[in-house]
Amino acid sequence: MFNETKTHEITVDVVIITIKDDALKVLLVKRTNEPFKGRWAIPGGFIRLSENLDEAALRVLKEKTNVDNIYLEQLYTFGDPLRRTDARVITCAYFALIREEDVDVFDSEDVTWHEIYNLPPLAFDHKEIIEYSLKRTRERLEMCPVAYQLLNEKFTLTEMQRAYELIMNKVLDKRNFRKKALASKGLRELSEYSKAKSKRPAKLYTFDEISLNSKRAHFISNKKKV
Amino acid sequence: MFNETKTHEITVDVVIITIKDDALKVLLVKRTNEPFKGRWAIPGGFIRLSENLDEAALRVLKEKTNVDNIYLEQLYTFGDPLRRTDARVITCAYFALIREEDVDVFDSEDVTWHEIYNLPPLAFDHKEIIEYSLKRTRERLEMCPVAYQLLNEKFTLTEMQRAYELIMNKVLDKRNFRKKALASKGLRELSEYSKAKSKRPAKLYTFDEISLNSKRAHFISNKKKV
DNA sequence: GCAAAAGTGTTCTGTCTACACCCATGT
DNA sequence: ACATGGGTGTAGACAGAACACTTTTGC
Repeated sequence: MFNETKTHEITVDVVIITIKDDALKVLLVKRTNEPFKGRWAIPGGFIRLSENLDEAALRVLKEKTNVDNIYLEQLYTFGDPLRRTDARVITCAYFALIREEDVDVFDSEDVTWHEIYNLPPLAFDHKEIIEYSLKRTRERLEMCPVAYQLLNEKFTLTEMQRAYELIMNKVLDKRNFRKKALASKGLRELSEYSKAKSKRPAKLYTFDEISLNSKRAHFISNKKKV
Repeated sequence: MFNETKTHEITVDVVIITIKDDALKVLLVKRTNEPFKGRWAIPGGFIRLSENLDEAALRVLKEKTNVDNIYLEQLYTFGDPLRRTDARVITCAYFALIREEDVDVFDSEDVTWHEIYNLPPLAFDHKEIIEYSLKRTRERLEMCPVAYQLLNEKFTLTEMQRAYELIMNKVLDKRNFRKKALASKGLRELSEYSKAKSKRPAKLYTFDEISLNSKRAHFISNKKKV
């Protein structure tokens, strides 16, 4: 089927996840070339010889969103010979959790956010890759409060709970959630309150600790932490 | 440093773990070429264009051990440009848990077992890869009783406990261990007993369930299960 | 005063930990 | 009869799940 002497190509693909308009979304790009021309796909690119895999993933991420303060983790490497019809391409998939407020949006007709629970038809095996990202994000969330990566720097516990609910895709009990959230290492209560209309203001919190104890998480920050 | 137009090479490396002589061991091969000629390394090989990553890992595994009833899982992909001094090689690392009794040993001066807690100097980043395999194995063990993959088909609870202790690298409480082990789904009590000398015979157990609920575990079995 | 979301505790249940003695066997 | 490992139960601590009402604000 393939010529055994032909070489493989290797790419990184990055599943970029955020919360926007009260929904969990992934950034997709519309393919401009065959195969799957016109279909939505996860952003990706070839790995340069001088960069490591994390750097390649970061570069792809930055090209699309201009963020550089993010949670980025290698997900899995997909290498089925039939995953692409045009060539033998092995892809090292990453996933990133970003704050919408940090994104320098290049949102356009060809690069835009899609609801993760309501995806359009995707190119290649990208649906599988996104589903696996979601699974992994849930696993991480059970270990440590990574969800704050999706929230603004200052957030209310209700916003945090909503992030959990969107990721876990189920409703959570408010009292139990707050008890657990307040016990998270790194969470700091501020003396500020949200200003909302027609309701009681909510206390704001922030996260100090960067040290998520997830293994092999690649976390890059240039923001000064309080 | 590297010519950006030159292509990458991609390999699979397989950390093969077993229990032998009451120690946790990995199979290493002695390198016959530069760089690191004469040093120990994890077995690996290039990925063929017609095979997927799991198949490539299985092939490497079978070349060294002739086993085909194993727990095999993709671990992580290592792609630092400096991980090899000779070329840019990205490697997709796997780890396998095998039973010593299943191995068709090619144990020789150049291919042999080494204690995982007492490794010789290794080529490239292979020490890091082995350490990560161990970490992942421990995580799996906390989720499901994968340790039976290292045991003979029929085993005593003491043997199972010993496997856990070797992997976790700490002693466990006998009563607590047995309580938890007996609650494992898939564990079946046999009506046979171990025959040992000068001590009370121990009841033998076996595992029926193959369905380890670890994600993306690639499990291949051609052995008929009872 | 009402709508809308913020905030707050207790009980129950299951799981993990620590811990010490008797039993069955071969010699 | 003794050495060797096999086998057993209970109490305390802790974590997760279920569950309903009061408070603060803007309008």
